[in-house]
Amino acid sequence: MSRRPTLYDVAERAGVSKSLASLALQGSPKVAPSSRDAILAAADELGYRPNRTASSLVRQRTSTIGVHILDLHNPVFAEILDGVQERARQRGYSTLLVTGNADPSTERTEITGLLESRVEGLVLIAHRLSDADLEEFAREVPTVVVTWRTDGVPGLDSVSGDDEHGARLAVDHLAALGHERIVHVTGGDNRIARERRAGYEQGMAAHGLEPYVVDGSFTESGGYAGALTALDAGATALFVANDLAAIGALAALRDRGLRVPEDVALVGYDGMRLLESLDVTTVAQPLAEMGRVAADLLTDRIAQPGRESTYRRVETRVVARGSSGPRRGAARR
Amino acid sequence: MSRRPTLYDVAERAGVSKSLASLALQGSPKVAPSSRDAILAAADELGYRPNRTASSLVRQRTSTIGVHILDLHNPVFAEILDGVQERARQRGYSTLLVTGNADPSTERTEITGLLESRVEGLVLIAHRLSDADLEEFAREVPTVVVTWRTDGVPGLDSVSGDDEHGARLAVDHLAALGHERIVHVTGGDNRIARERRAGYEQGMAAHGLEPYVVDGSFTESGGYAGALTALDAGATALFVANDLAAIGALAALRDRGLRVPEDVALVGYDGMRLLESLDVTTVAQPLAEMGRVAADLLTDRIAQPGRESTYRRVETRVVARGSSGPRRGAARR
DNA sequence: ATGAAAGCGCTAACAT
DNA sequence: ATGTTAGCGCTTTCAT
Repeated sequence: MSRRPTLYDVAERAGVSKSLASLALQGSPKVAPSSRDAILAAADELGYRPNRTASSLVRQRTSTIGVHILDLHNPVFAEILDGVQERARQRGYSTLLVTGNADPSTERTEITGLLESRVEGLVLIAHRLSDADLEEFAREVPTVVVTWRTDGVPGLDSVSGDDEHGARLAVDHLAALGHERIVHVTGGDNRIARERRAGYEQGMAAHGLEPYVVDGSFTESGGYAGALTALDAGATALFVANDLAAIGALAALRDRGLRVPEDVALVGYDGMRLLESLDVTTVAQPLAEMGRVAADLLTDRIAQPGRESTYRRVETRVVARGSSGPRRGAARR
Repeated sequence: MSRRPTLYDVAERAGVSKSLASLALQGSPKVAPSSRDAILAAADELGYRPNRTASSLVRQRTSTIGVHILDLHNPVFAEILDGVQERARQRGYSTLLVTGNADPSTERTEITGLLESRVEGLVLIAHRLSDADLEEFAREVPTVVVTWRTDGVPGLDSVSGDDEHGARLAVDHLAALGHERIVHVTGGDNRIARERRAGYEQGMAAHGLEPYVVDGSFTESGGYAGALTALDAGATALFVANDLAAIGALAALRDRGLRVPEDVALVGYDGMRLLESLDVTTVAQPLAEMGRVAADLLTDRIAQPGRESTYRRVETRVVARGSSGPRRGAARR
């Protein structure tokens, strides 16, 4: 089996020069129709496939943006990615997708690979990078962080909802239903989890309620374990730090033989589609929209690298479903 | 802002030739320690980042495999991907990940892009490509299809479970519990869905039961709608074509006020982790293992392109959980 | 409308 | 141990 045909092979077969073949394949109007046809036919017959590496090298651009996803197993990130890809494609960029599986060192390696591939920009759909690493990357290439605010770093934009506010909304919602013993299952020790926790605490204080926080994580098992602890503490309502963990909490409630919402109410956070089927209330963010905004910010910054660092906030709201209801024994209207 | 430093800049700063700098950065032992240090220091000071496009071009290889995922929203595929990436990394390949969002034409475009980027192999974690397209791709580059069998196409390997057999196991399981009115909610009109349906029909026949099939799809909404129809037909047990649809079916059961498994039993297919939390019985496939096998097959074929087309089958088994139990009114042991 | 020539950033013989 | 040289496949002036 012979090696792949190159542009030269196409040109030769069509009886023209490399340069003309290149022009023709790019659809240039200054190629005579007869040559154009000959070139296209030759390319087709040879099964010619342009070599992007060669083209990128000489063009000095790749028309590609790199996307890092924290965790492919969380459907939330897939929903954000939809928005990124849709908009990137519209703007003429293809995307290179990597994941670090929530491990900082793998993340670093993967993103470094993206940079070596000369992506023109970076979208980080959550990450665990150190500030130093993040700033280093942002210095090299336009970067936007999705899911939290990163103000003031040159070359870096961000999009997110207001997690503190969202958590307060969750508390408001449960308090309005008459719940007092609202326990928060945290998402562990990371930036977003801390903000959601802070919002929870503010919300409880605003309602004159005693906050009660138990450790969890952004995974099903974290939600499961946290929920058990919360139940032992006498919770009538659970506010779980994210939707995945809320699914774990649901399992804990089931295993304890508790009904939702009659015995215990449950609220998650993120707004992933799956929770609709499970009829679980959640603090929803416009996920695909966040992705679109991220891609817009990025392509704008690529076009205008000096632009000052911007942050875009998206709206967050409670989507009330069957899992949240009045506390047991409360008067029904 | 100046342009990115090149190897030439590094060499100049270290006072050596490009070639030596190249050797040093590749960790060659034939570089004097003193020059090595100077070169590494220069690279570091300049923030040098090797240009993969240039390197791939001259090396005539990219050490990259392309991975196509049918649908990022189905966690099943993410679990397969884990296995692919783990093994690919071990074997010295990085991965380029794309998705066509289950749209054949987007798929074609994305995979074409992969080929233009000169990936050395292709893993298709499910796809909707025509046979012609698939064979065209496989002719150009070693390819392995995950989730179904594609025998006899040169250059093409495959890994899957036995979907017919798996579906029979599901029927066996439900029949053993005493169910007779076992209704199958299909996964639509595609290869896998057809095999699972065929297995269901064989299983029902083997137990002397009347098969009853309703249309669905591989999505939550398909499962929801299909389940409603099935319930109208008097189902006491639902065998749903995949796990995502089974979650939809769960919602239908809840909306109808039916208890699981007391009123209706439910079995899904795929073995995604989430179903453990939901306590739903499923026909499980070893997903990460499938990914590992795929990566192994691919790297083997890259090393040995002439090897004949092979198919690897993985074990499929029923993971019984709370959603499947004796039919209503049946004697309890 | 077409071709010749230069060169993108890098690697790999081949010299020395 | 180090440098010189020749490309990899392509795009893009610049001539003609």
